[in-house]
Amino acid sequence: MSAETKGVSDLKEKSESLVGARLRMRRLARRLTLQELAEKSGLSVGLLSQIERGMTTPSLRSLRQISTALEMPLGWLFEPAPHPSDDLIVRAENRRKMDLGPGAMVKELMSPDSVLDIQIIRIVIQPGGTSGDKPYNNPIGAKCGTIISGQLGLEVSGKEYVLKAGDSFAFRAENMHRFWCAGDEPVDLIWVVTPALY
Amino acid sequence: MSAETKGVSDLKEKSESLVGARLRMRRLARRLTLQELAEKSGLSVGLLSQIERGMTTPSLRSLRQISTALEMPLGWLFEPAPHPSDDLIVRAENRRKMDLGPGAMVKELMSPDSVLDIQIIRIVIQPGGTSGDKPYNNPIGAKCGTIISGQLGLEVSGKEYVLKAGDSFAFRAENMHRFWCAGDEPVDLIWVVTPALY
DNA sequence: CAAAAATTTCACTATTGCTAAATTCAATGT
DNA sequence: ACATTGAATTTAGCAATAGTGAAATTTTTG
Repeated sequence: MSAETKGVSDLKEKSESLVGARLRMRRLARRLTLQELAEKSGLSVGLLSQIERGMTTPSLRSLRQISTALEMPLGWLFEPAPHPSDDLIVRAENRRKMDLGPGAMVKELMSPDSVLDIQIIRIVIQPGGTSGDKPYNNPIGAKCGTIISGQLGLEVSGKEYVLKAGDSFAFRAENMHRFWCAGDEPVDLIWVVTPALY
Repeated sequence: MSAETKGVSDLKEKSESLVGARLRMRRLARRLTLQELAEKSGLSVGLLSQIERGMTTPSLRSLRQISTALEMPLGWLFEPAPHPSDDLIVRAENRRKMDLGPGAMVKELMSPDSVLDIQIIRIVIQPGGTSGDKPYNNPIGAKCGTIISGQLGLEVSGKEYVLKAGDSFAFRAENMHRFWCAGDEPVDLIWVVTPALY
């Protein structure tokens, strides 16, 4: 319990200094001085300095003012820290076949396990195959993809589309959606999700 | 100015109540009472109630405690609200050619503008073409892709890989990376980034 | 090197996050 | 219908610190 508490505490501290460091990175990327950011955000120079160096923790109100001034979504501040990449390649013959929900659809996971932010999947749907009769969604994130061959039917928020080879799509995952093979030959597509779902 | 200030103020208030509402949603989804969450998070029942109803704004410290207790990444609280999708399809003939940095590379944007979380790009690199001699990175996010034809050279965090048709990759964008055509014929690939960069 | 610009430090106060207890509300059992 | 229990909300108040503005220090520029 005590060791566990200690671990959590360490984690917190790292996360906090990351927010400040990211804010500074973003500010410097935009070539702003603290004074300029202070003017844009309506906060004081001293506070911004202290926040960036992790000396104080900004309220959400202040944080919003800063991220608005930096033209940056607030969520970017809370992304996981970068770590060295390994096992980032999946060879064609090493793809993992995924559990098949509806029949007439083959899904292969093309992503390594080590990356949690994005995932790439190869899907082949036989004629008549579909993700299901009912649209579904995911709580957060986004999806996109492109058609390699064949025709895909796609429904998003009640609107239906037919896509052919070379067409592409992107939508937020909260929107209700479903998809199916829209031709009389199999459709082969690349389907990408963020964050990783599988 | 006055009307503009007012608009910003309204936006802030909406965002704040969204955080609380999302926390409640998440808590109910996990079938926790306020008391149980209080115990898990080490915060008081009264505070949690007030946060969920937007009566008070939690410090980042408290917010971290709550999100840890709810087993939820902090960033989820700051996602944009879902909105109806429109213009989510890009037809093959409507792709936009992108500004070409290095020579011998063609990039086409396959994503609609309306989705900011993910972006899909078709890249064709002629033999000898490269993203540049120096690895680069992006402050946040992730990238993935797959090879349609040809061979791609990819360097991530100092490690080099050669990928052929059907192979795929994924890595966090903070890692230094560069890529090039690794064969004597053009390489054709799908490149996906989250969040959107272009 | 001097001056200007940028950042950090400092002392202090206004603000409110947060608590514990009281109250209210909702559900259940007799 | 009433009593009890559990869950959520409200209340009063204080300890902590977010945030300020000015001074000091550091860095950059010419």
